[in-house]
Amino acid sequence: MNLYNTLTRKVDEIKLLNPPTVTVYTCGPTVYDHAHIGHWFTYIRMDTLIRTLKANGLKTNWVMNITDVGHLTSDADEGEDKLEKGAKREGKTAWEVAAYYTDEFIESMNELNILEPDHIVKATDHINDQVDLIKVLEQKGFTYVISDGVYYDTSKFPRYGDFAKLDIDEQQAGKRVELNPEKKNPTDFALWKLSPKDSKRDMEWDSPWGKGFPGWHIECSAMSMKYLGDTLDIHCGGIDHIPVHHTNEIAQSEAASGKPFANHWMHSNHVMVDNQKISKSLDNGITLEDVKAKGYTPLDLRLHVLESNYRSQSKFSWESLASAKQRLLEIQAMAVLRYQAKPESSDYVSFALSDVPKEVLNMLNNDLNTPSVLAYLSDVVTQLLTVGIEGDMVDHFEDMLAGLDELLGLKLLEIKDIDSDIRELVAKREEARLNKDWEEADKLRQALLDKNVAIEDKATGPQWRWVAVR
RNA sequence: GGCGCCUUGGCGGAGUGGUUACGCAGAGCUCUGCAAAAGCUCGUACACCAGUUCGAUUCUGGUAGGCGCCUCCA
Repeated sequence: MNLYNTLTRKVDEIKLLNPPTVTVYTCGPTVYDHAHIGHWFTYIRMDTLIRTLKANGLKTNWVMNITDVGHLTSDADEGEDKLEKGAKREGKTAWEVAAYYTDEFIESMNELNILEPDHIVKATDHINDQVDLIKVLEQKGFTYVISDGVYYDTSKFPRYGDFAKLDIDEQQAGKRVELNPEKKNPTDFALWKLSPKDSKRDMEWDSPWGKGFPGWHIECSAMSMKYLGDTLDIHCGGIDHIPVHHTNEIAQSEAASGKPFANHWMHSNHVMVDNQKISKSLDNGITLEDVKAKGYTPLDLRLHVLESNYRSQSKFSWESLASAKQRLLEIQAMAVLRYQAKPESSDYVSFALSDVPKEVLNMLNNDLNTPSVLAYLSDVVTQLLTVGIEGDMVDHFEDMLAGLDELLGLKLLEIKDIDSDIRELVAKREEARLNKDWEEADKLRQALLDKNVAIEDKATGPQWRWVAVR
């Protein structure tokens, strides 16, 4: 498959180190607050990547980290630890905060039908791995110690900043944030932060350098290399990670191993709300709970994400979410045709059912072109809703739905049939209609609508669909 | 100040050197007992100014506007 590679700045064919296995690492959440739709855009896109890789016959080994320690409120390694800050805010320990938001995150992943990563790894479970990696860097001369911790000396890594095309000398580091005067270079970052002498942290560990906690960047390098080896196939993350987090990961990992850290880098662009980025400081984060409270399902949001390309700066609005919901309802109306097979169809569709998932896969293989997938699907849906499904087509039709579900995660095959009561109402209405008892027929149609079922009278008989699918 | 990206019809959003993507919303029509979240049709979109070209929304240069990163952040 072809995928844009931040490393080369062009669409590359993905080359694997050990086919048919593909190793993927995704920078996961920092679990100190609710995830917002920006996170979900990113993780749904990662999920689409994984689904596409699997559909290509590859065996995925997917690692996602949970940052539950060490992520400071400033990437310049100043400020508070987010977990400790969250703990103060909520009157809990940092451990409790982390556990709460980790559980919530995983529950939301399930609701959004994001596949479960092969390994979900917590930073706090891998302190030793991180300490070991820092030791290696220390032995190789990439570190120095100052009063508040162990730092990586970026001047020792000549390629530092190449990945993000950073012109270090031109950066105005420190313009907006006070720099630690002990740091040798503005871009140097903490590998191990020492606990303050006058206070005890909820989370702290012993280390050769003293009691403290790991820097934010070291966890991804340590866990990635532990589970996936020195070099991995695809590293994913939000686009904001390019200049700092991923730049630092590369510096640490490649300095330690002497090998390329990742062959392919995929970055999800941001989603804008009211033409602005979602951020803590603007307090404009819409959560999955907010989405559900407005009457939308997690799958509505999922479809909305598929409507845009992961590389473009996308926009979120309630209006476009409503649009996505309508679009999904049409697709879902097609899916329940499998319960409504007819003796014969009035016409033919212009495609083979078995080709539909293949066609979708082709589009996904082209740099995850999900908008084109939906355009194509729209044609498929329209034709099938017009023509209907014949009895001997049901197996092929269900295979098609299964193929689409694997790729798009829309749970089309999980949509329930109407129960016997509703089926009876449908039959009664049709009977009344045939008897030209229009009043009764319309009454029954309304009764069905109250049960979220809409009826369309086709030449071949009534066809139902759900008007709200949970 | 430095670096990078973007600008498509009311909204979202693909794509292409010459031929209507697609969806939502809107308008008209059709089927229908009436309907339909059904079907069909429509709006004659590609920021602006130059250049290259037989021909540019698509390439090049510039202008304007927006956004992102260099704080937090997916």
